[in-house]
Amino acid sequence: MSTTPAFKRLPRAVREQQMLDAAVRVFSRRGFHAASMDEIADDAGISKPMVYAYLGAKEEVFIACLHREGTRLMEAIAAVVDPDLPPDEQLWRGLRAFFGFVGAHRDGWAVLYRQARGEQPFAGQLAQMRTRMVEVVAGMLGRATAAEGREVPATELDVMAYALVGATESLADWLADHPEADPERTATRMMNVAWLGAAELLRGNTWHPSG
Amino acid sequence: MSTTPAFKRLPRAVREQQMLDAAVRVFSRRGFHAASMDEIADDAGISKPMVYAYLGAKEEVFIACLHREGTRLMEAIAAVVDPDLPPDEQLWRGLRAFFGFVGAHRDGWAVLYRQARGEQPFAGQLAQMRTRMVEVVAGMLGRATAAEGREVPATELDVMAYALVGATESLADWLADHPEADPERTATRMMNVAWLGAAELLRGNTWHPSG
Amino acid sequence: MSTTPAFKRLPRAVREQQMLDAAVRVFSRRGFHAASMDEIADDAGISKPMVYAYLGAKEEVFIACLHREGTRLMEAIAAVVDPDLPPDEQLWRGLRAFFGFVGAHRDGWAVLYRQARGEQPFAGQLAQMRTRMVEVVAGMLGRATAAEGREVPATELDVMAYALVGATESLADWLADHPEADPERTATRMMNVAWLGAAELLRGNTWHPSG
Amino acid sequence: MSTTPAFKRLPRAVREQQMLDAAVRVFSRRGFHAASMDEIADDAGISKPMVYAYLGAKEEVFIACLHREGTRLMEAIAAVVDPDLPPDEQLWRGLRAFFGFVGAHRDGWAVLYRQARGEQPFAGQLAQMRTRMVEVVAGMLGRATAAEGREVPATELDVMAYALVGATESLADWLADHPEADPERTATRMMNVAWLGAAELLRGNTWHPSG
DNA sequence: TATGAATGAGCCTTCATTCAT
DNA sequence: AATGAATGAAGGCTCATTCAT
Repeated sequence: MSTTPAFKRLPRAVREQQMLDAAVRVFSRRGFHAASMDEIADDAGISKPMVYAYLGAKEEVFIACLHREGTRLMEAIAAVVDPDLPPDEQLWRGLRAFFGFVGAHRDGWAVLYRQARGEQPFAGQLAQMRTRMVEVVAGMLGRATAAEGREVPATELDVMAYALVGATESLADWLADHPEADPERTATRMMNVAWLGAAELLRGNTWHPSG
Repeated sequence: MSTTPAFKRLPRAVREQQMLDAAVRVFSRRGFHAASMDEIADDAGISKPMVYAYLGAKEEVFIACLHREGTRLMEAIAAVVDPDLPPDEQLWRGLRAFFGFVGAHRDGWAVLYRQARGEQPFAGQLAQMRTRMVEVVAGMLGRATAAEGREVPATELDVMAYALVGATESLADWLADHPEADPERTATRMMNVAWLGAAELLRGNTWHPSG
Repeated sequence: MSTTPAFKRLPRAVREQQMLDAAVRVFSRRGFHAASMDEIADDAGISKPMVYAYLGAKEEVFIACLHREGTRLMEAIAAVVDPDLPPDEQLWRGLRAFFGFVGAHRDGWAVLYRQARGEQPFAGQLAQMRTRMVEVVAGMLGRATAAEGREVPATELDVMAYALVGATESLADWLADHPEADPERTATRMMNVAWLGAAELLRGNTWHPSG
Repeated sequence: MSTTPAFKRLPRAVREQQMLDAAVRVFSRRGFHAASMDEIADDAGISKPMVYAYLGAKEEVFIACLHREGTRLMEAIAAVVDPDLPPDEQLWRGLRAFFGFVGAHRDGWAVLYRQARGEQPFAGQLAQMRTRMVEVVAGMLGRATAAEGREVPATELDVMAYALVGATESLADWLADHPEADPERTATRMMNVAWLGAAELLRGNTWHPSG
């Protein structure tokens, strides 16, 4: 009556996090379809009905994973970006945070994100997350142009942001596939491509952090 | 009576193409997992065993789709890119061909490609196709720097190409999701981002085809 | 209301035996290939996934049947054979137990065994079971010769045992195919062939239980 | 018009034998169920419809194989057994011919026979073949007892013959599984078991060919 | 709260078999 | 005579999901 078998009857919030941890691991390891609810439950050390009770159906579990990891990523970025800084500094800090996060969670967000792209059930969720990122980037670009006294149509900014986000995702994939690669260097490369463009780079110019 | 000949007992080569057409449609419509061999066979107007006889198992069918569509895309690009042109002209032509193709085959390439990214069994195929593209882009960038008398490490060129390909794929996705969007304009936007970079764009400068 | 309790949600051990019972019936009725997992599940009164959950794939189910029935047979024999008895008595008791078992389980062991002989996937299992029987018989023969002060190479004993086991199996088949036949008489016949040989039998001599 | 492409338009009888050769090979290699009509046709170097035209459905093909190989075996035995010889000599010659044949056609009769035992569709065919063998053996035993002025009920002779045939089949299996074993020695062992019985053998007596 | 037991539904895959040429 | 093309039918297996305890 006092040996307290470890990890029993934990509060709901804790259990949910444990399940999500397990789900992220399994989805990353197997992919959405190959992952089974059985394996997730096993990995979490509880029974399947508990997963359903706490997180719902499989798609919902995946969305919850995506949401949690995406939020963490956004928070990591938001923590370092200051709207008052010059745009290149903002971009640089954002990219560094982004690649740092992806590099530190190689089994997390980037892999889930990659899964989600292919599956229609997640199109909505995905679009929403991407929109959040695009908005951040587009907002930054918008403020930068406004500061120069110019104005660019929102659509143009969006498309541009879209391309930047795409390039970044692509390098995140690359980073996830190259365990030996350095997140910081990857961020620098991305920054060069994004900020200077191919023309400048080919001319031999590169971008450097001002600090 | 004369234009549309008999429907049955066609030679293998013809049936194979019909099957691939159907498979591309169904995979695009449903996604790889939700697609069923039954639906593919139905859509092709033949019975399931024929699909297995000619194209093999489901994964092989998908790979065959990927291969055919990927080859068509590469050919469309190769047909317009001339290594003797200036690099920006090469890039521009390539992008225009790329987005033109994706716009014209909205149900084909973009969706297949998007599917393939998430599924581990296709990682190899995908990597191979992407490598082909990256090599093309990196090769072009390499010739351009060489023409300027400079030299850039191959790795740097690869990563840069990777980012460009990623941005392009991202916009291709965007294009596939926006039926009203114009491929040509999308190509222009991508060209601006890629060639000039954010800094120039924010300064109000844009790139224009020389012709 | 009391003898036959609820029919659903039985503990695993019980359900497993029910499934094995059904599987033995179905395999005997149809043969390994013609038997379907559906029919086994139906016959057991549960759904197919339960069969997979508890017993595994079709081959595994068959092996489990073989194992259970084979073990029961060996136990039936072991229960009546006493190594201290004279060899003919041992052989006689063993044969009687054997044919008694086969006669009482006409849908069981003999049929499974017959199935197993033809199918390559079961060669291993089969060989193992036959080895157990051959060892028992060869061991008995070995002790008998040793008791007479003689010694016979192990290989010779094995081949002899092999022939005896083969003859016995053959008569077991015959018994399984002749529902009207008497197991006890069959055992006697086998005993005569095995112990006396054709020469003695043709001379009109027969073997009789000493008791 | 004169290069006569090898092996075309052969007379039916020849083609049939080629098909049966192929069928025996494939059935032996794969077993009845795992063998496919495709593989048989391929192995015979002709198209599948020809197999159906000449030999009929799969079961019929197997039966034809069984029949041809069984007949060859019976002929090999009949060629050396002379009803006027003493019974042990007859048995010995028969066994020697039997094991010689099985040893020389390790992929032929014994394997087919083993397949056939498990499958119900062949029960009739099988019974018929076994009956032919049992009749031969029982007939021999009958003549032998008659020569001694004794009479044994037909059923008894049949069962005895059944046991002998079973033992022989069992050793044929053993021989088919032991490529290094010598058919002649196997025949001798079988002869000892069958003719002398265990009692004599354990006493150290053995049977030897009279010649 | 927590779980072992149970299932409906569906998909991939494979053949034996037959037409139409 | 000979074959490439085509299919009906069926079976193994898996999994997300839910009761009943």
